[in-house]
Amino acid sequence: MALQVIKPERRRLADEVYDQLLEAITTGEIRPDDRLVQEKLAAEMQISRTPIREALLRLEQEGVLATSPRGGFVLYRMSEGEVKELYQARAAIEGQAARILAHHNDPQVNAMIRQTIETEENISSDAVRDYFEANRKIHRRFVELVNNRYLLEMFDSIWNRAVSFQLFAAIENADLSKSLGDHMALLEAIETGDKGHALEVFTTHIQAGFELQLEGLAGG
Amino acid sequence: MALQVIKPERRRLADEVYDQLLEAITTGEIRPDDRLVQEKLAAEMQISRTPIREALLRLEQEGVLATSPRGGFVLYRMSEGEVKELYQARAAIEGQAARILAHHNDPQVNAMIRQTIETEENISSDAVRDYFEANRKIHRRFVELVNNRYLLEMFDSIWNRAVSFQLFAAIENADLSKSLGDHMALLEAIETGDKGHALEVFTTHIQAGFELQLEGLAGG
DNA sequence: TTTCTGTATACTGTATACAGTATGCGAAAA
DNA sequence: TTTTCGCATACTGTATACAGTATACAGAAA
Repeated sequence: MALQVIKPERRRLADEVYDQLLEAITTGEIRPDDRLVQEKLAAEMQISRTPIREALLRLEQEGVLATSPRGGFVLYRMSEGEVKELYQARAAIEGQAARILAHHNDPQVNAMIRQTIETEENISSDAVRDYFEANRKIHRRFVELVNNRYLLEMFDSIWNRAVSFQLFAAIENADLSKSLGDHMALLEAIETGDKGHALEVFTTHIQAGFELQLEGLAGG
Repeated sequence: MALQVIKPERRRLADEVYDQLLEAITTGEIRPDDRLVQEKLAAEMQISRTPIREALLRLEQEGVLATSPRGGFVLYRMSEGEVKELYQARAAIEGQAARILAHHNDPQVNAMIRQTIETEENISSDAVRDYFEANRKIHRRFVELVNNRYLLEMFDSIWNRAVSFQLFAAIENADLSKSLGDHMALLEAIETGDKGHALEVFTTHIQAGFELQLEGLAGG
């Protein structure tokens, strides 16, 4: 007799709410001027306010939402200075990931990354959101393969702050199709095995993204 | 008529609970085998379970606490692999901070760091906890002065995970007094203005801490 | 009109009540 | 004795109730 183990996986309602909200923010269903009110959400989802509140507070703490002075939560809007800081934080995480990957320089790992880049760069869509997601998947792949839960956690934390306005994606005025396509160079930097070089290349790539972003903000 | 502005500062009970718990963990008042039960804490603090629960969940999400199978929360215990990952994450944050500081190479900022190092290295205590705190203050100072809220947030997050077992502090068997004292070299690396060099020095310093830690674990 | 002030409303934070589940212990069976 | 089973208990997750506070609006005063 060999029965399946039933994983406890304490999935609370709050987790479900959290996921749904983040999804709705990602897809743009929740817009920047929408006010999220506990009672309303509770009524809509047919559950009590408690788990709703829990999820909202968590998203607030993670910097995705902010409390509105008129009550309720709204999408957090970053200042330009904060955007710059977020890019710096990204560079910290992804730069260190690159260093470690270059140090390992494991052909199997590198092959997996190459695979992901090839798949994701071939998207046929002109929606900013799809570019954002493809870009996220590629960058996340690098960090995933470092096998460091904290780096990955921080990576996700950073990118989640950006979902609501598709930061990190090329922006309207910039050339979208060109914004993907640079990633193979990142992999090649890792394959040199030179830690310092890999870090520099990643940092430069992210810095370039920031400057594109600024152009977009200025132009838009 | 010029009255003081009363800052709303929505301080909730949960925030108070959170701070108190973290403080109690830092001071060692909450021990590794203590079980934190919502009802008990609520009774002790004379408030309802709701804010208690909120604070506990937050600490769980931040990796400081974990749910016990017997109910309640306990201090999270890291595996040796996780310790290594945490050091890598530290290197990511502090390495990037060093890069930025070296890039700025602002004499005023450097002077402030020097000040902090001089003050904190002169502690006269042989408690591991005090070394942990002095060490934390020094390292935090570097990151603070980068003026990047996300880097600082991540720094705190990482170190909070370590408070319960004074990770990052030199450990019992290692030479405590020697564990502080290396920090001026970090500052000097920044003062060279060489970004890559500063990062390397920081990374090496943190790596050395990790190896000390391992010796301590093995010997203890 | 514009400005002020009182009141209704909206929404939150906190307390409490309720129900389900897992754990541990004691009694019954082997 | 050792093992198995049922029950009490402990603790959680969720729902609901309550009270306070801030916002908005309407009516009064200027």
